[in-house]
Amino acid sequence: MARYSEIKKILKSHKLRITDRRIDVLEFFLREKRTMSFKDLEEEFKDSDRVTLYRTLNAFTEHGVLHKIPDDSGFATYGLCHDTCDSEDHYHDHMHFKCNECGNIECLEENVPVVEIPGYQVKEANLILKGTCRTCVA
Amino acid sequence: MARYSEIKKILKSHKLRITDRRIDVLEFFLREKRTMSFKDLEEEFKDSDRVTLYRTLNAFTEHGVLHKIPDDSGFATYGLCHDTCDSEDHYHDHMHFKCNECGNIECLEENVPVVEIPGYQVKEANLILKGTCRTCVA
DNA sequence: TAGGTTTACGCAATAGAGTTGCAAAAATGA
DNA sequence: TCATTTTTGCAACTCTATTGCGTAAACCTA
Repeated sequence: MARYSEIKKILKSHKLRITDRRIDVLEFFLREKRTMSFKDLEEEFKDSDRVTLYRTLNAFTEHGVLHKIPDDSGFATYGLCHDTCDSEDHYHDHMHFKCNECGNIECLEENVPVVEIPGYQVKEANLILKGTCRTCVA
Repeated sequence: MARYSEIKKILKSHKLRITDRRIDVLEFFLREKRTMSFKDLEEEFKDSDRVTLYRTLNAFTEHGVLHKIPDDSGFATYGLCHDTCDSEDHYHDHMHFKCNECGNIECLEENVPVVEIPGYQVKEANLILKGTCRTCVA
């Protein structure tokens, strides 16, 4: 598991209190290195309370540890933010790929191409691609 | 209102039965020329049944009349599809702008820049921009 | 490191979006 | 017009997520 001191540092730098639950959840994200639906987390933390899990995810999202990935399925999915996010500056230009076969959502490394619209202030950009992922194509 | 014959033609070409509800809803979208949340529609069609409204929107979405705009708020928003969409071929590369001030979602005319990922089949692309819209900036 | 303050946790209850089943009504096609 | 298929409207329900509140844990300061 990612070193306890490291996880603690991440929580502190995002102005979050250090609790057992938060350590567990953050460690899980760091270890799995993939996006996670609420279901995934509920399954991993069976013994934990659902409400606490929701509150943990909300706190992480508000403080720039995780980002919520918009999805028309109505199931929230979460991914780790870039290192540059913190509780004040929480800018996203993530690109995500959702596989229609397996349902997994991946964070892609590339940034979203910059789009300028006259008269508008663009603060955040989310590109969601859908189709069939590498694993399911094969 | 958009001519009855025109609305009828649109429904027919998308293989949808012509009913009073569908005519009303489609006419509303054509007249307003903007995206609409379920709430907007519920308000416009107060006397109508919620379930029917949901089913109408689902039918329109499945047959390529409307597209559902993913949004992390958990509130579905719908917009008219391009003319090229039909019940078989329902490809989207819409670009949307959501204003953090007024909450409105606009469909932008430009298409999403094409993104290729080696090993993946990309079938749909949704770019969601967030910030402050022209009206709220002023 | 003790004591006071703030924040998180866990439980129960609640809110709200969206769906399902079913019988009656309407649309379609011959 | 008649038979078939689809839609509508009502009630009940499912499921995700939130709120209230008392207790427990974390934090801060002296």
